[in-house]
Amino acid sequence: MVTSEQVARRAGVSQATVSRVINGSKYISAEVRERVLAAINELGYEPDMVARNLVQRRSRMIALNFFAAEDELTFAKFGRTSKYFYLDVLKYIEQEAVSAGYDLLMPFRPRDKSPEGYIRSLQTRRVAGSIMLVPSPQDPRIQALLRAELPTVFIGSMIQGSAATYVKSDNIDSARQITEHLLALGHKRMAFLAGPVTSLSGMERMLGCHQALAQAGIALDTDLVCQSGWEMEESYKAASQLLDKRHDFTAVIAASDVMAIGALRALNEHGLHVPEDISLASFDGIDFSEYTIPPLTTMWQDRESIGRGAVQCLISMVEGKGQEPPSPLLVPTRLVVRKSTRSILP
Amino acid sequence: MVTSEQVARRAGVSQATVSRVINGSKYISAEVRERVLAAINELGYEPDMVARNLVQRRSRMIALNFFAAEDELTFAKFGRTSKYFYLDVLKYIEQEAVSAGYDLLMPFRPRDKSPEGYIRSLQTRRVAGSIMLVPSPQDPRIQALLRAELPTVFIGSMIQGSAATYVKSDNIDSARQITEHLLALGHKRMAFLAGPVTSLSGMERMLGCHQALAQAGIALDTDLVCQSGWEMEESYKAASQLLDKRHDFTAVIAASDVMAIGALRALNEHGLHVPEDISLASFDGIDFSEYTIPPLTTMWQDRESIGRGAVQCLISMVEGKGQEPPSPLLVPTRLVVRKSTRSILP
DNA sequence: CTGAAAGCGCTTACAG
DNA sequence: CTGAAAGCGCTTACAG
Repeated sequence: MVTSEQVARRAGVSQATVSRVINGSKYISAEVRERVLAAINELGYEPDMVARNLVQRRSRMIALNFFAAEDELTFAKFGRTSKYFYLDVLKYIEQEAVSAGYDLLMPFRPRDKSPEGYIRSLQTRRVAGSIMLVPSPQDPRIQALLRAELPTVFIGSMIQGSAATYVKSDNIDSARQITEHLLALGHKRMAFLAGPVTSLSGMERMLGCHQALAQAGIALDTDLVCQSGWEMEESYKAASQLLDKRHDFTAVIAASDVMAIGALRALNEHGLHVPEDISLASFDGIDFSEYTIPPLTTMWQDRESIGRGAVQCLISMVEGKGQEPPSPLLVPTRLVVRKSTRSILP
Repeated sequence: MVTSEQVARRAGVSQATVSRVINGSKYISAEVRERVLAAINELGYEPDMVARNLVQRRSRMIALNFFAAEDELTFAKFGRTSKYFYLDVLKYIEQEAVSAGYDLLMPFRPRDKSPEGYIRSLQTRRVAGSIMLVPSPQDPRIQALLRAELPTVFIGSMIQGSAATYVKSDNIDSARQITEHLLALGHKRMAFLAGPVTSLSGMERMLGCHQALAQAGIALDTDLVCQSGWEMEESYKAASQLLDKRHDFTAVIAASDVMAIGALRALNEHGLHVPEDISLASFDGIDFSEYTIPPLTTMWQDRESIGRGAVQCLISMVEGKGQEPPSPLLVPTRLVVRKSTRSILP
């Protein structure tokens, strides 16, 4: 590999000057810059990132993590149907990171399993900052991260610190909108396939539904609220159990599209047609939601704003050192009406 | 951050000795090792990866790439329905990499856009090797990669080199199996939703079907072979067009589950029921294939063997330097019979 | 505006 | 078995 020393020799300047040209220092005469640039091109020089990171004490890598339970890896999570939504977010994270000149690093198993060990493993890799996808708030690594003041953006979690902020969808408003949509279609008795109680977005969505119903003067029948995990299979089971007992409701709101797909199967097996017998609505707007039979009415989440926003927040913390972290980003959602909900007004 | 010098001072030894203990050299007395280990624990020392990479001239990072068209990023691809299958592969890649002590690096935009620039960007990051997911064979970066002899494993592509090998499913056998399954159920007139002609796995699957039919003495009706892209929407359109013209067949084989989901929607819109009117089978075995209505009969691909195999091949090249690259891995698939195919025998 | 020198935190021959 | 020294390829004060 070509080194800066070789470039320097060829251009007849010092290594320091090559470095200045590469890093766009303005204290360089046009003539010298020209010569150095020519040498760089002729030799096909590319600065060694590792050496640069060592001396600059910081790399241009952003660590990406997606943990809840310990020891879980990042991609292991994406394989799950319940995390399918985050792929799109990741896509925009990547785009934004790359165009800002940052790489993405997927973690690694630290030799030391303690929260501090995790932080150190990030530090020894000199990551510029990290983006955490829907961490559970009680994860001990979060506190360690905040304490170490490693710049971090949390997605889907409301955690802040002196070098940390968060980005998430406005779930409460989102749930209000979908409930109002159903109310407008004449639905009064609704069942809920809610996410786990430990989940922030699950609870926010439930809350939003609650608020919209309350405003319409309708009380929520707690018997019609089923707690379920985020996986397709879990919601399938939860919906099946509910349907075994009763189906005296005209609509179901599922906490995610994936959960709705599970519910759809359960409804089908109980001989119930959507939307003729029961309306079904959900959240996220993943690709598959358009290809179910019938296509799902859903609250679309703005992955692009979430993903790009997270990277922008992070970079502003990394590069604008010493300042306050940017304020949290609350991203609006959008109602997409398809075939799974219908009016039951006379 | 704690440095090896501090550890050395505390343990009353030289930096070199600390390094030897960390790297498990055997020329160390038990007594000294003990003292150094104690100092490491007391100080919470973790060696600086960047400094280590600089002197060792190689990092423990594996670059992951998933490119076809230029300028496409890795996650941008995963967001597509057609790539959903690879998430599971990635999950095992990650597991295997992490347990071998390697990190995963997602690329980056090289400043120099030429194929050589791409390689240099890998080299300046000191990546140990790279894993390429289904690259299109004509991508110029592939040749550059082979020329540079950067250890590489190609997944889903048959590319070999002095430091490169590949891992893929046995698609031809897979297609033979699914066709024989349909033949055994009495189906003789089958339609095919084939992948793009430019796709290796698409063509292999078509070929396998061809072979199985030929063996049964059945000629393939070229009018019943529809070329389509891998996306759900593309196969939906292709299937719709076919169905507009005719439906004098009893079964459809789609080149992937995602394509089958698109076809299912088209069949549904044409008032055709699966499997009563038409049987439907496909490839991959993604999670969603179990939740369509009806659940799909599919050729399940062994993501674990593919993912872990790829990493093992790569690491054996990286660490066992100078030897021949490991021979390619052809991974068998498995028929999973569900509700979308049925017997039409009298 | 430019160069000589020090230094980032390790590992690795080279001696002993 | 252990240490002193050199060096990995850059960047960054410090002079000039």
